[in-house]
Amino acid sequence: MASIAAPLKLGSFPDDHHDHKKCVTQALRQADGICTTRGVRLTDMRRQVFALVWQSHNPVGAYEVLEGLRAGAKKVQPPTVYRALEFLLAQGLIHRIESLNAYIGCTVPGDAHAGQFLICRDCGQAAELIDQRIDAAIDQGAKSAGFYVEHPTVELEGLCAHCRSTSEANSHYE
Amino acid sequence: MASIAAPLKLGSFPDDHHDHKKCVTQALRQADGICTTRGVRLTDMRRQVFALVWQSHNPVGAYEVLEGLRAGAKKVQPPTVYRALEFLLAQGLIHRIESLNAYIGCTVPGDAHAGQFLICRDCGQAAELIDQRIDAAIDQGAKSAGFYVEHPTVELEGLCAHCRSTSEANSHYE
DNA sequence: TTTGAAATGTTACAATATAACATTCAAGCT
DNA sequence: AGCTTGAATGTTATATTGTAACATTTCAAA
Repeated sequence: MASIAAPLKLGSFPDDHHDHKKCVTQALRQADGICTTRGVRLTDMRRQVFALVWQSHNPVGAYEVLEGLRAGAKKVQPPTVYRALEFLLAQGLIHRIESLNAYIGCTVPGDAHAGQFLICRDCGQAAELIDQRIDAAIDQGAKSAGFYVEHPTVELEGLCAHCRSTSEANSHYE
Repeated sequence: MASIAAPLKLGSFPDDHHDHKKCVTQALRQADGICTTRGVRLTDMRRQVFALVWQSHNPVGAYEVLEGLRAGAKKVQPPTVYRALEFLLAQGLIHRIESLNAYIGCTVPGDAHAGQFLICRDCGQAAELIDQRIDAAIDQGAKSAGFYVEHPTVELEGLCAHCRSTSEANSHYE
């Protein structure tokens, strides 16, 4: 049988065939590998936070993560969550969505890259994109202003293909 | 005499010749004109908030604006500031910098456009950019994912030309 | 097995933002 | 001028997001 692609392709939103359990499992495995290789510790707490961020393809707030941890019969405080998030960000295992004050799992960990995101205002899901042309255009635009970009933030809010075609979110003419 | 360009060019940071007073005056005049044309009211409060956002070319936080207002012997509360900011945003007279939770005057008001920003991590100033190639690349990238972009956020943190060439911020090899 | 650095726990608080309801203001009408 | 009405602002209270500072625990290297 043709295997179901558990890891989402770049720039795509999960569809009906998406096996999220598998998706998370794979992300965890990758994270483990990366941390081992780098000699950094993916502790139990960090792993839990990572799993909670990966609970869906929607960006997740820090306090949502906190609640998730607390549901597990622990009494965790905000700093614990923020420290774990900070670690995961530093390792490139998750990204922060600035426009939402929220976090989302990286679909291409291990690769140094600036995340670009498509964020659907209807279903709330976000898809990561790595578009060379966008990067190139940004570099060029900045360069001609004599500006040296270190940390680009590209977050594109709108409607995903699915939400465009279905539903009442579509009350606009085009 | 050759007039000093008070309004900053797109993508440029103020230099030694920048006459900020003139810059603000011009912004206020433009804002007045736009609001008049549209039949919306640039009240005194909104004007003050606008001026405070324009006090520099650094993005300004809502609570900084609040302090600015309070310095003027008023006892203003947060909602007042946020409402004024909301109005100015709706009219496209200012932009919000998501990655800083801060606001900055729009250098091209009246024009419907998605702001793109160069944000210097050293001097803290931000310059607006309207780069067609970036827009085009974004549209294309989104389109090939079947995504319809309504509200793009492009915020490029790094070093401006001036801070790159001068100073200790330059403790990296390139 | 010590021991020192890293990780987490804990307390308290800072910074950013909004809900809900009251009051004031300003423009059009009579 | 005096009404009327919707917009704007005032006011109180609280929600949400994030961090500083110090205590304790854990884990791996010596």
